[in-house]
Amino acid sequence: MQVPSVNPFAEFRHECEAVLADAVARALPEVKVDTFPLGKPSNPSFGQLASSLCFELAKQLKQKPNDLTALVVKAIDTSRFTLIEKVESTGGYINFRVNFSKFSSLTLESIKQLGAEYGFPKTETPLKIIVEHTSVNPLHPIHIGQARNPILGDSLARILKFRGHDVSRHYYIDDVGRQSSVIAYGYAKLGKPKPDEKIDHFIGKIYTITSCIVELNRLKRQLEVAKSVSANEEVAKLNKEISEWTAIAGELEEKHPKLFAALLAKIGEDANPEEEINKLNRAYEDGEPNAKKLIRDVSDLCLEGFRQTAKRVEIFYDSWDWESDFVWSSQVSDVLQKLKSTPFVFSEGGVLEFDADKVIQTLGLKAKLGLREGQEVPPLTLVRADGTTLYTTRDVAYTLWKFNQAEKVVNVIGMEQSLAQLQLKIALYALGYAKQAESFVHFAYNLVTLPGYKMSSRRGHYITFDEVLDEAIKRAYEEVSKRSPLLTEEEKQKIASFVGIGAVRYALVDVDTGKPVVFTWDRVLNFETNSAPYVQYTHARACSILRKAAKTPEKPECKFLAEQLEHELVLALASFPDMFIEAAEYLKPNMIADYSNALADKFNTFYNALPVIKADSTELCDARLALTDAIRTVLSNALNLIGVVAPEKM
RNA sequence: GGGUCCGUGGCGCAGCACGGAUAGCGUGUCAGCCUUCUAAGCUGAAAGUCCUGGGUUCAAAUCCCAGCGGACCCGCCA
Repeated sequence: MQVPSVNPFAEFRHECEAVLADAVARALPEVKVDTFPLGKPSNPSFGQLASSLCFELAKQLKQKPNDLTALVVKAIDTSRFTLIEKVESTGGYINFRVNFSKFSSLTLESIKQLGAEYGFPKTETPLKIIVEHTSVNPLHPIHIGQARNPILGDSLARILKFRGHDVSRHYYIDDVGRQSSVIAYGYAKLGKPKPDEKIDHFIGKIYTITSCIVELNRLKRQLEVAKSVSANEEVAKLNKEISEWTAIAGELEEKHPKLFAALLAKIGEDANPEEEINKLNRAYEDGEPNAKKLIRDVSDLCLEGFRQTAKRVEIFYDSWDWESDFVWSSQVSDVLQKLKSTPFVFSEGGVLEFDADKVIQTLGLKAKLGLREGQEVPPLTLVRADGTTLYTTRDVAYTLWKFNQAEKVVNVIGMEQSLAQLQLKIALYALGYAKQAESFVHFAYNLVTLPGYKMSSRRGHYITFDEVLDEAIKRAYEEVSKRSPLLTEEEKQKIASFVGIGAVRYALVDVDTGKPVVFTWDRVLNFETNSAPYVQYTHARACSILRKAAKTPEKPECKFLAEQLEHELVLALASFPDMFIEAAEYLKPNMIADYSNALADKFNTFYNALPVIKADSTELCDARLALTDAIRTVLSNALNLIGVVAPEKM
């Protein structure tokens, strides 16, 4: 046993494993057991760890589990006990009790010595990992439907970093799509105006209005053609679409009359705006200098807005990767050449297709990719008839570039792109990059939706992330003013800021990534139990006690921590490292939020039930102060993993 | 039609990867607790066919199969 220990509970577990293995070997020499799994019993009266080993052995040996546990427990060598207090058998289980006096000292002493480093056992195989996240197209502000991405991505990056990996956070800028040309076209038509608001919000308006006007223009021209050839069904369909877009145009005109009028007039100068946009798009892909400057400038402006938003929630990026760079350099065409030389690419009507299913068959990847027997993966179009590439094709080049500088790639991308991400992975296999394919992770998450309507950036139907943050801070301010009226104005504002932002981060990281989040203000801006403010408040409360006590006991005697509540707290603190390892290995950031809430819960119960400063004896007071200090440290360490501020006062 | 994910008290969720002892938590409802360390807190009560049906197992919310319900995907969009 080492002091300090990065993982006190693991020390106990290892001791139990060794003691159990030894006892089984002596009590039942005829059986061979490889692993001795230990689980946490549902009820603390059964001890801190339990083994159900004898249920399995019972069948093998044709004996009752109870008889076997009795034999094993009898053979246990108590002289090996360090952290174990007692081993007993109940109902077929072998239950291990920890010696709390020693275990509490080990845990509290470790936390005290390691401080901000406590709870983060380093991986034995540190990797260079690229976490790609956010990657919102620079066309409009980040909206709440997209905000779950940076929150999850940033939390993952923090967790992996603390696990000992070399993590780099990348933002992939998709500037090659047609949409980038739409916004650039509208912005240029307006004469590159100076914004009178946050730049990405301004860009977003221009994009939505331009896109709407161009779409209507296109539909109307199509309608003329359809009418001239009397394609009645087509006419009806177009009329329907036109009326939908006309309604959107009406909304936009009402909301932004000046901007709308200006764009309508300017775009009206072009006979065929759609063709202008396509021209711009082609020129950009070809790297024509004017197109390059225009689109890069507009994108840069929008990205500046994103950087400001990200900064508000303490999110930063190590690398901004432009998709266009991969097109202009030969990286995309090189990958295409390589793909073409494999037997998995075929041409159909001038279009290049990638036969993902054939790769699976040929290389026998079915099991590796977790696919079912009869499951087929549809082909992926690599190149259009006009010779231009598609998004996923370019993403293959980008992914290979990432693997040039990292051993593992984690893509934080919505689950709606699961198929494309799978095809990308298969393409890596097809190109002979099996090792990379295996280290390629699509971290999928479900969408954030608004009750009532579908969010659509093209239609301008969205709540921006900035608005959510503003509202969160506003509500937090009201809350602080109500609860702590004596604070100075400056303090209130500071608290409102980290409480509001913490609440949003917590709410978006808390739910299992497989489940959709329906956005409601009440849900996201929760200041009660199971929220960042609750955990933050608990942390501040612990700090307050330590401040008031005005002493840090040198040598607290942990044997005085004899209450059940105190034992549970020590166990929770000691289990933090195990939880962290699991969250890091299985990429489950929501575990961190759950843990911090559970620890806060236990501490608040303790706080209400047992006095710290006014404890019955100085020894007890010292021990409880040490416990409180350890809780403060662990809450802070946990919150840090999900990017939430742990305040000393609120 | 095919695929992926999800289904747990009224509502919102955890637990499921690795099966184990009375299924946790929050909210809402009801009843209480601030001359005492921060009430953004705490205590107690009522509230559950863990979607349904099979199967595997000494043991299933957890694994397998089928079905039902919901979201998303199956584009020469990104």
